[in-house]
Amino acid sequence: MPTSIRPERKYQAVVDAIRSAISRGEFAYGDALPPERTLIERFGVSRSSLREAFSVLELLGLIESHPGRGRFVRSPHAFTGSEAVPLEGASVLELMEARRILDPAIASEAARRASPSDMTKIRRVLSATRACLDDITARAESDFEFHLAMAEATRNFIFVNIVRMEFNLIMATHKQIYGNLEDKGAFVAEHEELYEAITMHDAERASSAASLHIDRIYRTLIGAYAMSGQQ
Amino acid sequence: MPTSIRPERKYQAVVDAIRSAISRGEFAYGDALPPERTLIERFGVSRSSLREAFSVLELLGLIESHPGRGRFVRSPHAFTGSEAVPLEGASVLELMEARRILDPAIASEAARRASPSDMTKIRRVLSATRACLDDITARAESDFEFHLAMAEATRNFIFVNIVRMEFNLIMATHKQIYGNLEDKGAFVAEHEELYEAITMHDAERASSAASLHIDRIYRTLIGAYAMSGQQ
DNA sequence: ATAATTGATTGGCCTGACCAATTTCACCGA
DNA sequence: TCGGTGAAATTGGTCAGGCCAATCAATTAT
Repeated sequence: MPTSIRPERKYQAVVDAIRSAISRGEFAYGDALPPERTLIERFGVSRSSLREAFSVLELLGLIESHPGRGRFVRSPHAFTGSEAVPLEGASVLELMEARRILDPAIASEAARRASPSDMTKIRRVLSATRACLDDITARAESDFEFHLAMAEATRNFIFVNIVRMEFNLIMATHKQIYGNLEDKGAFVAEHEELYEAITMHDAERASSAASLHIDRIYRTLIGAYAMSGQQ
Repeated sequence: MPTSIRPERKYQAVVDAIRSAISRGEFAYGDALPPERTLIERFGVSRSSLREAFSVLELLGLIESHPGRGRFVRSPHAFTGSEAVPLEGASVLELMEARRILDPAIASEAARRASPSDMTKIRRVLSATRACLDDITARAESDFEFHLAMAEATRNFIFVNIVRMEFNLIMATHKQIYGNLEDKGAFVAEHEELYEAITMHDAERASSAASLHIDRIYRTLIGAYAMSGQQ
């Protein structure tokens, strides 16, 4: 057995459980969640783990904390025009809307400042991606590494942190997302185009390549959510 | 005694201590820091607090962790052309460089999507700002609230998180930063221009207002660091 | 000489406990 | 009836310690 994948973190399981409880309507919008002590028992985790889960849920914009009162389920505030999107997908689409603005900016900055060693790193990640297109989790991680390498090429740790943040959220629901992204060929081709634009220091081209890449993903997800929301 | 300001968090004190130790040259670039168990004794904090400090320092791009080996001081990778900038200031400037790209994007998105209630909130923050221009800390917090309100107006939690991240880092060194920003009049005027552009849903104008705002700050800081670096 | 094993050191993760700050609310007294 | 007071419930922050996995160096076996 060559690769022992690291087991899921405890808090991540709690995040998933609470997310799905919210989307099942078990916890109503605007209502208070059960207090910490109760949830500790329910999920069988320590308080630290539970609190780490809450910090992620707060980052996701799903809950808000009020000291002395409790934690409350927030109603999501991002709307996509089409209202057939299930609430589960709302925060994913919100993320993708932000990426439509952020990713082109990062890509063009990377094209401007990438050093040769950055490029070889991106290329290495790229060829690793091709090898594991069929495993959803591996593809998600590969995608992460690609965008992370690109962010590192900007030589600005803020962009690195932004990409980390993006994929923190993506990984929380990666099966849902990548399961809906079938066109693996386009996926790799777009990454390759991005890579080429960067090697040629063509900021404009990198920006528009990133734009096309994320636009296609966005439209695909919209379609998938609308489909699943209607039937 | 009316206001008992919350005492500084433990981990923040550790962050400051390690930052200054690095900038004093006590911990050399590329070298390993003392192991966790040693630093616990040195700083007299628990392992949790120490590790929280490390997670911030990692986010700041100042150190990196290698399981089984140790934590290492990273050499900063953002360079500003002028080499007279002290290393302390390098990460601040790196942040500002990112903000030159991010803030206009957030501002224009806010102009597109702000609701009336968002605008009144921004206006309220704005008038609060005018009242406390002389206290450095209050000004920093007011600045934070303004940009946070603007990010909330985008109705996208990613942008909210980005602004939170920006000001997490700014607050860590806010005295250094705002101490160098003398022109309070320009500061308020620029925020007002930003506010007006948003109320008129003029995305272009909001974007360029944000651009001018952060550009001026960036240039001011460059000047200040160059000055202090030379004497 | 080289390969495999072992032990020590390190960071990663989790637990359960303590106290502080805040809010709510029932209770009691004027 | 009104108002204050204090107890209870809640989240926030900190702590000490335990177990695990990764790494590395020394030792041992081949």
